Amino acid sequence: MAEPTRLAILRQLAALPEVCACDFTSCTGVTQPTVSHHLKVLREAGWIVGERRGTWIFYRLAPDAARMLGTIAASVSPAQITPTDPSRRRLNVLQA
Amino acid sequence: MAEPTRLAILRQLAALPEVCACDFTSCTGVTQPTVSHHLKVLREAGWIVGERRGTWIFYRLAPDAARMLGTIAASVSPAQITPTDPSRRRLNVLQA
DNA sequence: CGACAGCATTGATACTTGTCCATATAGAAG
DNA sequence: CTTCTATATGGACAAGTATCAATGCTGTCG
Repeated sequence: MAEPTRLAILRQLAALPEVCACDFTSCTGVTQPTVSHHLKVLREAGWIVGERRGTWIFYRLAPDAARMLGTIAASVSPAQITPTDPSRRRLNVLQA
Repeated sequence: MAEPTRLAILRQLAALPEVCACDFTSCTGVTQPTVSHHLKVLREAGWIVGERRGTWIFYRLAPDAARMLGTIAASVSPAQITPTDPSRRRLNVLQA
């Protein structure tokens, strides 16, 4: 998802409840096949979901996109120790 | 930062208070020049900070790495409306 | 059925970049 | 100053991929 065009798509979806596929060409500045390609990537990665209504396909953020992002964020954030769990205190002094 | 080798570096730094540059070659599986290259990228992007002590350079997560991540996460997360600010309610119905 | 519009796919191309080897620089120690 | 170790840099190569033009597919509407 860390790619300019895909970020533009995700940010558009973050601002609006749902977006028609044909609208992404204008907000990304790339052609329709390229948009289709990125939508496929994001769809298969589980970031977005598409729903066909007639000729159009409306996309929205996947229900647990925020949770996925949180999981990734946690893996690269300093370990936080829950004060109610003193047994894990040693994790913080893991000095190799 | 979304790149396997760089993620491995960041995760190592998330688990340990500080890591010597020479230790990243083993935990990433790439050669020393490659590690040096990625450290430079992460340093210039503001994710990590390095401190030279003698011959070694010790790296740690930048103080506001977590905040940077939060900012990015927020930009691709569904807009949340603060219940105490009804004037912004219209943002949620921005249907193009 | 035929025409049209939205979306997907294919093939080709060019650009990006992660990786390595070789080498240069910086600091410490003898 | 010389030597050794740690890190940085330069160049080259290959893999990945973002992009587009052309085309195919799938719905909708006369």
